[in-house]
Amino acid sequence: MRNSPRLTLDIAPLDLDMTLGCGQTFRWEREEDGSWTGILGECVVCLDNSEGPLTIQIRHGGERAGGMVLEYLRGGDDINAIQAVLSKDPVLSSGLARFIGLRIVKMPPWECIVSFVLATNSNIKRITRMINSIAEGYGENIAEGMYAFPSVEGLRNATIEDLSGRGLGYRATYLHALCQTVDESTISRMERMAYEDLRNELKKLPGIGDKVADCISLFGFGHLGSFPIDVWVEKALGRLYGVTGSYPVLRRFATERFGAFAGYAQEYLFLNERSLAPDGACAFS
DNA sequence: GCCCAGGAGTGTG
DNA sequence: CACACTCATGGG
Repeated sequence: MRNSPRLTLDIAPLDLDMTLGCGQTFRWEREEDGSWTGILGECVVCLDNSEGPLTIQIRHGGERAGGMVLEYLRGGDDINAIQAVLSKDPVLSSGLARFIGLRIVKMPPWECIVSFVLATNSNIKRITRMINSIAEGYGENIAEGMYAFPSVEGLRNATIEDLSGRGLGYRATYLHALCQTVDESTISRMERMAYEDLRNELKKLPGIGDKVADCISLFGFGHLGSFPIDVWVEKALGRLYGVTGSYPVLRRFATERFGAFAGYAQEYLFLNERSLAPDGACAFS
């Protein structure tokens, strides 16, 4: 794309493959040259830091894309300081170096809510297909083949039948109910809430239980103390810490053990455990 | 064909 | 509180 405006941002350390490809966000696409193309609001950007600094090629949307990338990648997080805190845990300390450059993302809240409601009992490849399908069906066409994530209002008119036709399975019912329950003011009110209150509020919504509420708190609202527990993290806690039990039990353990940066600890444990799987869906073991 | 997937909702003991 | 069961469907 000739003459696309470029920006450079100082975000380091940053590993785009881990950060954008690990399953905390679902719409980024890795190009042949190792760059990553994605959609932020109504901007289309291509990120590349293979030469050193992070360059942002703005394919659509203008200069504001720079600030959106900075927020999305949580450029303000001091990763080294966070790892220094977590390294006091003897189990984590030896393996943290492997995950330098992994950054927790800060997705737009509504996109994050929908994404993780759809993510229940599914897999990353299918989640990606589901999300891209509803974007094509209900999102604004902002560039050739690129669709913005649909707004609450944009999705509200979708029938359960059409959502089912997009491969959502029984999640179509959840998403439909969710769109009738939530509006933009609900979201903006949630952005002002403390983590525990937000979590309780999210769990009142259809299709959101303990795990999804914690994913949304972490990846959509930026609460780094949140610790989502899926099957991989549950395995990791049992294998590495000898801890088993219900969600509340495991969550309490993690909160006391990992503190304010439990979300980062969770992502390290998640990626490490998943990379041990026989059919290793993880490309960076 | 089988088992699994970044689980939630509901009913029962 | 803990389980057990169901939900719909693509991926490996």
